[in-house]
Amino acid sequence: MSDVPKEYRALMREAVKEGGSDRPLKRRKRRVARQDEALDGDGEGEQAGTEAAADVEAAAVGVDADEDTPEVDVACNRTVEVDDVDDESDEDFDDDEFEDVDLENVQPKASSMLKDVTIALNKTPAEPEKKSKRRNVIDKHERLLRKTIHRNYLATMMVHGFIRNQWCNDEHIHRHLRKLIPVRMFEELHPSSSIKMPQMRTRQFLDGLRHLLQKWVQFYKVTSNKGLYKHDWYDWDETVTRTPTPFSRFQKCIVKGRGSRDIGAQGFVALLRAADVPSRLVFSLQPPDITNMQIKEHARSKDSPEIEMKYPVFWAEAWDSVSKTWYTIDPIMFKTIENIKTKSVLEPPMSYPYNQLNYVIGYDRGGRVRDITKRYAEKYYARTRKKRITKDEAEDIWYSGFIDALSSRPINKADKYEQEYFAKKAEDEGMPDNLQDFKNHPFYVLEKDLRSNEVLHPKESCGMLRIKGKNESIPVYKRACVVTLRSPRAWYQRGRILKPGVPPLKVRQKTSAQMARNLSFGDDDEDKEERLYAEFQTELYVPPPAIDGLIEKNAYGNIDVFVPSMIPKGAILIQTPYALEAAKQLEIDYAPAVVGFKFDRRSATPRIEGVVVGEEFKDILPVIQEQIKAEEIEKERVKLEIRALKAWSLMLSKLRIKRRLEKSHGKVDEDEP
DNA sequence: TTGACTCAACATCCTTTGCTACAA
DNA sequence: ATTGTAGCTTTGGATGTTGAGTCA
Repeated sequence: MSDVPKEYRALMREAVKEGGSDRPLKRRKRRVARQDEALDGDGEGEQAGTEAAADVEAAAVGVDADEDTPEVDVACNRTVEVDDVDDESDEDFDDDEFEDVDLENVQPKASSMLKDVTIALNKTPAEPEKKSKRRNVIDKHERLLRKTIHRNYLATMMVHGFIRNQWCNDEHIHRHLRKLIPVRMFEELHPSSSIKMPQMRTRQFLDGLRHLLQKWVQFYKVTSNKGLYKHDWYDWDETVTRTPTPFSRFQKCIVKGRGSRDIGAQGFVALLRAADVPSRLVFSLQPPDITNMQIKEHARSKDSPEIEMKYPVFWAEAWDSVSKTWYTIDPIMFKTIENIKTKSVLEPPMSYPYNQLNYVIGYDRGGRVRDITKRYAEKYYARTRKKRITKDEAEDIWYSGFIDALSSRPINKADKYEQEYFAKKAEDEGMPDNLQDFKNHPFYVLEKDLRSNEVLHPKESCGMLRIKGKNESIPVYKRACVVTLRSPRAWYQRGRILKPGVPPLKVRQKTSAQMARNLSFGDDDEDKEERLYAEFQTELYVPPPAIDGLIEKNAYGNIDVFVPSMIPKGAILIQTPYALEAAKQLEIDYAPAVVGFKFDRRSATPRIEGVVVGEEFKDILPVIQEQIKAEEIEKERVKLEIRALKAWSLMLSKLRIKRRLEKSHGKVDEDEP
């Protein structure tokens, strides 16, 4: 298990968690199982959790075994097994992968929802006008489920690509493919350093690539239309059973030059490697769209089993060390070589349903794995970014962690050049040309999209946007100029106070709730405005230091410790269960620490956790705590003993009464009335 | 075809120091 | 008795996000 990358384990853990504590599931069951739940508590839930855990563990063991096979030679076993683990991973001969796994979960729910909708729409003409628009959006649980499916898809497909990439390194395949490479072509691909002009060397390299591509186009015939493509959320086909592609079959396809599109692309990568050209296998993952929240039935699967694919999912990249450039080669669909500056022919339009370019992964010969979506997405920052699960920061950590775990070698020089390339491309992407794309754009903002607690400072526009369909232009600002504002109270909550005399950057009306609070406290209702300040207008709050163990308390006899910096100098915060008791017993000066608030009910209640005491008590307090704890335990024990004795006493007196009754009135048979 | 709007229905964020009744 | 605490009830209003639909 320890060999499993930790990101993978995190994934499993999450799966377990979701299985175990899965509120969604429980809630769905509720109507049926409510009484049960009430009766036997969370027993049901626990059981489900254990089952899920067992499943995941089994899966983990499987992967583990795979991971144990270290070398490429053994790769065949390994990969086949991983394919088996995916279970649905039909590979290139079929299409979709693990989606079937979740089918059972998704399908019923989806269809049941759908029924609701159709009833509302079809029943009577009166219906639509009654509730006008029923919202066609999935609920929270479905959203969570889709996220999990999406994440799992990414993980499985990344591993799939990883394995295929290793297969492309196979020496046996290379031996066969080398026969396709004449000496002249090999020389073109490795320009001699005697050529002085670097451009000439690059040109020669590109000629070599072109010839190699032609060779492959001649050699490899696509005999199967099957391949990976993007599915809709409801677009599953349960009936198809898939068999994994074993390495032997893969090998045969490439050596014979016949097979699916995807294997064709992989074969070309193998050819590049046979020719000793540094190259990547590139895989554009096609998970179902996580931003699609619609409730909708099978959009197309039944009607159109034969899908005409217009864009590749696998292709190749070759590294030219002279120009420090990755060249993109699509040997199957477009049969092109590209040096991508802003736009690639391989990126499908947003409206194309079967292929969306949101996650492009590159695998090089040495096993490095990189997310290279930025090269291929023309509007990466304006659009693609928002389609990716990584827009959520926590997910991004998982995602890059997963890639790092797959990637066996550290960053090299070529990666550095690529980083520069990405930075340049980000610049070249420039400003969006429409209002929508400015929403949540990482580099640019429009004034209308500012949050109510945000302000531009300094307010210097960096360009103008012409609004489409209107003869009007509005200023565009850099996202970097946006500052977040907070009330003095909110800053205090973060351990900061206003610098003296700073003016508010924004003044807004207090909400009616805030007003009501003011009135109920009898404050002046003149103060209807809330003044907001930026972080640079505040400074760190330094509480009065503790002198001789004396702690300064607030009006409630507590001390606010929202962040560690709010602990006074010369004092410490002790956050253990018996700290308060211990401080009381020691008869020293202490202050219960308010670390936050609870908003369970109408009013907020302080969350008091631990005490602040002078640091001279640092060592003595734990001793007292231990003592108190021991006393508590003893008290508990005594209580229990008393209860037991009482129970004994009760039973004994019952027995005595029974015996007396039997003595004076004879035995009673309790079964007879 | 595209995008700028508007609308409606939720989801999510921000809130930032009790009250009452009754048992012991 | 006076004190301690169980139990209450799961805020709510403003803002943000989503998809449908309309228009140019």
